[in-house]
Amino acid sequence: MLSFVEENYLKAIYHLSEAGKRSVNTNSLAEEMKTAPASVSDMIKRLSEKKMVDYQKYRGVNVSGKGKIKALHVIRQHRIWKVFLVEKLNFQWDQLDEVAEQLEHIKSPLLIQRLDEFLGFPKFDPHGDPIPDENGQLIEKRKDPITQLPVGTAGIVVGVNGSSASFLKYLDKVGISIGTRLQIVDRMEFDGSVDVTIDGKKTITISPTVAENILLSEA
Amino acid sequence: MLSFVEENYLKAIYHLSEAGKRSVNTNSLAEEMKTAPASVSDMIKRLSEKKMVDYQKYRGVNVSGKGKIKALHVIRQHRIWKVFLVEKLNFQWDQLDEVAEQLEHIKSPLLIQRLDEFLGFPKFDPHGDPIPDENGQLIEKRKDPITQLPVGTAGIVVGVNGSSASFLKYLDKVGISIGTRLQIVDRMEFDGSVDVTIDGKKTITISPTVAENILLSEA
DNA sequence: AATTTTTATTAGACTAATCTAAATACTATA
DNA sequence: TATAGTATTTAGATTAGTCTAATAAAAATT
Ligand SMILES: [Mn+2]
Ligand SMILES: [Mn+2]
Ligand SMILES: [Mn+2]
Ligand SMILES: [Mn+2]
Repeated sequence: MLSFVEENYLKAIYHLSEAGKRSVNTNSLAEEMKTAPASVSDMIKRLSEKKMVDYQKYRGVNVSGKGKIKALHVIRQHRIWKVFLVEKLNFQWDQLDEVAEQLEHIKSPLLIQRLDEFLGFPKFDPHGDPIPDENGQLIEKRKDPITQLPVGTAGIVVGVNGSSASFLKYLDKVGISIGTRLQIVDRMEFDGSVDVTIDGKKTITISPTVAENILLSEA
Repeated sequence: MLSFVEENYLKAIYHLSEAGKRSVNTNSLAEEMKTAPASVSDMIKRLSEKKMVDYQKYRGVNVSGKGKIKALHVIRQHRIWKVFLVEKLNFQWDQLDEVAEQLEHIKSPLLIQRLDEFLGFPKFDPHGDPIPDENGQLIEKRKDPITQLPVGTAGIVVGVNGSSASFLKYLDKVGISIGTRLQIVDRMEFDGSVDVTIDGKKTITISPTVAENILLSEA
């Protein structure tokens, strides 16, 4: 059984390696975990002994087969808890992570199974990220920033880049959240501002920066 | 901030001291915590330095003012989570504690406040134990085993003694759970068996042992 | 190709939480 | 009230996870 700390490292390695595609160097992991590089070296050695990561000194680290499954398991729990916090307890987006970081480590297969059921087997979390199934399978869905879609396109908001409190507050104010349907009705040539219709009702103009950070998925 | 382990010790001291009424000796605490007495001595010293317990060597330990509030805070979270597990996720009574022991340590005042609200501000947990409020205030309610109540009495099931799986299964089968209304309609002199009416509907006979372990509170 | 800079690992120390074994204090009983 | 027995504390070790400082390897620059 892995400790909370080991689970957090494994998750960080998984994310930094972009789902296992490339290996992760010690310093970036140290930055991510907010620890000293020396601590990372120690921990990698331990995870390596437990066959959770593939590691060669000075060559970087990556999740092993076992480690990837474990990481996806933690990610699954993290995202399911987020759905719960938003859907049932009305949490704001910026209050989610602190709590989900703790809840993701609760050890009880029954708990997460029942919670998943209680929430109606959600496929995406409130940030639009896909929830792995019990076996670690991910349904990947195309997510494009509004800036990269042509005028006329309609889609569902499935995520946002970044999570600054002020940005999220702005989205709340104009009535955009995960699940909102947006249609791109115009794009201004001179600065890239975009007119979008929200849920078929009102139309607003968003700045290019905002457009760049809202992710749509084919409706 | 206290660690999980410190919180568990504090809760155990609170319980074993019967809410702070008498001091607790090292061995009983060691038994409760399933650790060596030496480990208990170490931990007590630490909690004492943090002013969470009152302690004099060889004289036993008890919760301090601060410690009692902290213990009640953890107990509050434990019991609120139990309500959630039973009411929302349909957990069985015997599956509760393992998970609630973990969930009670999640650090987020907002989480427990919202959860409490989501559950409709419950006053008792599924075992019939009262839930302390945010300030650690407890509403104590008389709980009497059926054996000690006269024929004619009606009341709500607010708890059970013990929690053997087979006993709980029996209660499920006959349709008795927390919140069920029972009326005592007869008591057999020769063996103490009791006839009770369940929720005003059917009447069944329960053995003296069962009667002894079901706790009623004035309706 | 040699040198400098960056990155990563080891050395050694610290705290929390645990253990076993040894020492000490309290309690009960003769 | 001395002694035996029990309860409790201390001594000393261990493991997880962390740190700083020192060393070593790899990469980048001259
Ligand atoms: Mn976490
Ligand atoms: Mn010690
Ligand atoms: Mn606990
Ligand atoms: Mn080391």
